[in-house]
Amino acid sequence: MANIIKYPRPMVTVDIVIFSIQNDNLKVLLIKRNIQPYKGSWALPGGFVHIEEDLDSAAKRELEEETGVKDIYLEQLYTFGDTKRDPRGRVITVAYFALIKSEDQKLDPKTDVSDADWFLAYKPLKLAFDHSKILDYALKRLQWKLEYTTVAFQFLPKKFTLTQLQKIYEIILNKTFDKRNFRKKIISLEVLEETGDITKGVSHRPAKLFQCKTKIGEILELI
Amino acid sequence: MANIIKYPRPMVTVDIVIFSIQNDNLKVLLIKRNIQPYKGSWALPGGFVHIEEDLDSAAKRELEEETGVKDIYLEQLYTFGDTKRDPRGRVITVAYFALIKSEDQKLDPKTDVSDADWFLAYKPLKLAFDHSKILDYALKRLQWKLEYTTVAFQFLPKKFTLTQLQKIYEIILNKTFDKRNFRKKIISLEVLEETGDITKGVSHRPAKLFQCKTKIGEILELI
DNA sequence: CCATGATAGTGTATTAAGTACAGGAATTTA
DNA sequence: TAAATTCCTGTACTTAATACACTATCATGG
Repeated sequence: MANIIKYPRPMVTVDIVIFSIQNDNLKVLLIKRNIQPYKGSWALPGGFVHIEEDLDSAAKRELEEETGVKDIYLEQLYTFGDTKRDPRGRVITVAYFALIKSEDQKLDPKTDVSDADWFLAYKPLKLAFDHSKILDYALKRLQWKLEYTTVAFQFLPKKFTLTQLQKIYEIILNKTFDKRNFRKKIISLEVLEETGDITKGVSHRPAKLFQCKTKIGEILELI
Repeated sequence: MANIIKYPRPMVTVDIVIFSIQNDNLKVLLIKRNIQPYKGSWALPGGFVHIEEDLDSAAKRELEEETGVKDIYLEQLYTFGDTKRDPRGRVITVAYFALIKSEDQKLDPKTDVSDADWFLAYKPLKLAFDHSKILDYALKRLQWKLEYTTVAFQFLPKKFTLTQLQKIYEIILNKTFDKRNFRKKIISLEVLEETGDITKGVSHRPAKLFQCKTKIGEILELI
């Protein structure tokens, strides 16, 4: 390990794949670039890591800048560092993925880019840089997380019904589940508890509202 | 996204957690630092990412420089980027982990550092920088991989016995398995095939030699 | 050449988990 | 009070996981 100063340094960014469920669809937040390169293209929100800023902090900051939301589920996804991924030069990006609750949807991104919008995550899109690849990777990770962890709660408000939860699974994994088996499975995980509350103002039998037993995070971070 | 040139740039390194099984122990390859900081401390092998070099290539290059082995299992682990992780300044490191075959053990690292050696991976060690944290992370990932993928073959030569394979699992997961159930499970995965060969020169009943059916990699990369 | 030592190799019964499947209960509205 | 709507639950069947013990094959040494 020779003198470290002599190496030309790459630029480092964070990009964030922000998922949400809206109108029974999995959506991803994209921004429209108003500068070159890829001016006019849609891209993942993100930006440069400040020199005095931890990576996670950078991701949190960018997320809050782009969407106004904080204190949500955010995890590092993968680092993409091919030499030719950015025409401006060597840019290594640490990708994160974030899940935001349906109730936070309205919070329109207040960002300095020209436009921002939610897109169907499963509809193939031409994105700037290698962002399509990053999105694909995030979708795989999301599906995997859903099958092997309890990350789905992140999409829902504090209190939710089992039918709402099942819907999340069905949307993301793109298949249906038998209601009885789904409930049996979820209950057997012993991560939920009844709140005693029920849904109000529905013109049918009201549903029980559940909530997560434990602080979210511990079960999820392991892999 | 303002003018990119104005940002001070961090340094970017790759560090590699190289595991191997030796004498029925899980070992990790460490190098002894002969420059400041942490002069005299043991650390993970690694080095700076060249400006015209993909991340994966950098990891492969460092691995080959340190151990002489190539064409082995190598995967990105996690990116560690806390501001204070390196006293020399802002250094973001992309950690990889690699599994090398027992038969390649002898290949002593021919590196430009003062010393290199294999250490018991499960024995807590004080390492330079945040390398203990990286090692812990790699151990978790390795254990997880073993349970949910077929990565264990990476530690073994092309042809191997089921007992050898079981031993790998027992060493890494630190528990024993019932021989019959283990074999039943492995066979049911349908990833192995008999070679027709058997072990030679053993003073007991010879064992059948198996090999992986498919090119390694596809099953493993998904998560 | 036969007895010993050492590891290889195999099967069955039990338990737990996953899957398939249908009808009654609670509420609002007309 | 009947209709519409969604909530809620249990049982039989299949598949996977676990617990457990003996015979087979080879090299070696007397």
